[in-house]
Amino acid sequence: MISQYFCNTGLTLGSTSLDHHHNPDHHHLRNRDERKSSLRFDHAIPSLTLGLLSSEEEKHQVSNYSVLLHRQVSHSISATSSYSNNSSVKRERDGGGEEAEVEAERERCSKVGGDHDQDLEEGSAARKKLRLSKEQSVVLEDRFKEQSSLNPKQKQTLAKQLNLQPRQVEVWFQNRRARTKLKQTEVECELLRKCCDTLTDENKRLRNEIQELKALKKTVPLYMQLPAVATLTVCPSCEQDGGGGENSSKSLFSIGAKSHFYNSFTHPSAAC
DNA sequence: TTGATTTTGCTAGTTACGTCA
DNA sequence: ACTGACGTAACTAGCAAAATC
Repeated sequence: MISQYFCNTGLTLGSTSLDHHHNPDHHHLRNRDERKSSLRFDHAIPSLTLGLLSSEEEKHQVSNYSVLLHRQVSHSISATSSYSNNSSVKRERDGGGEEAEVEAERERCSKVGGDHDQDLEEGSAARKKLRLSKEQSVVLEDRFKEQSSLNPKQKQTLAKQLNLQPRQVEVWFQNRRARTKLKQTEVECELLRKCCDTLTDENKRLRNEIQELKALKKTVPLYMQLPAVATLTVCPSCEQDGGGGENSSKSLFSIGAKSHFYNSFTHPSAAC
């Protein structure tokens, strides 16, 4: 797992960028942000900057460090059932404003910077997972029933209401949508399976019918077969667009050429 | 105006934690 | 106490569209 983070090139190494890593809102922008972070975080406190990294090894070391830090912070935060220390939301366009962000950044810097050694020690621990309270789940569920997707403002508001980070709300909605889709797929799959079974049965029945008719045709003269055939009806749609004149539609063999027999006792969709 | 780049939101797939039988 | 299954929070990679340069 950690090895995945090693691809970090150390571009996100200012104090700001440490936040960038431990902020759950930024995790999936890592690669993209790396391309531009040297510009974006020019104002960062220059404790560690890209310019200081002369070798790949150094970049790896610091990158790894930031990952550990990220994990430690996530850990400590989730352990309190709230991500209250982790409030920067850069992905949220309308989420707070620059000043608040800088302020939050400062706060984080002071907290994160306080105990690096310990961070490194504990940061190696696996991530902890917050369990949403029943009340939070209920509110989220209710909201999901209303709308399965939130805009940034709504996300922010809901997060505030639930004392969660917007990212957590976002993730919850993402997972919830995925679960809904999965369930729906399962239902559709079951429906298709039943439909398939029905069609298989119908196919089997029709094949038997054909066999019987063939056998009948061999043993009985044509004129005597007609009453038996008359018990079959033609599929309405075939009857409509089957073409041919009145004479042809009444012919046993011309029906067979353009239409198929339709058993009204079975599911119509199975045949059409 | 157009093409390149960046930002944002999303999905699909995966990982890992907590719970329960 | 241990364990495997399960639900789900959190994560990653990648895509598409919109915004910006």
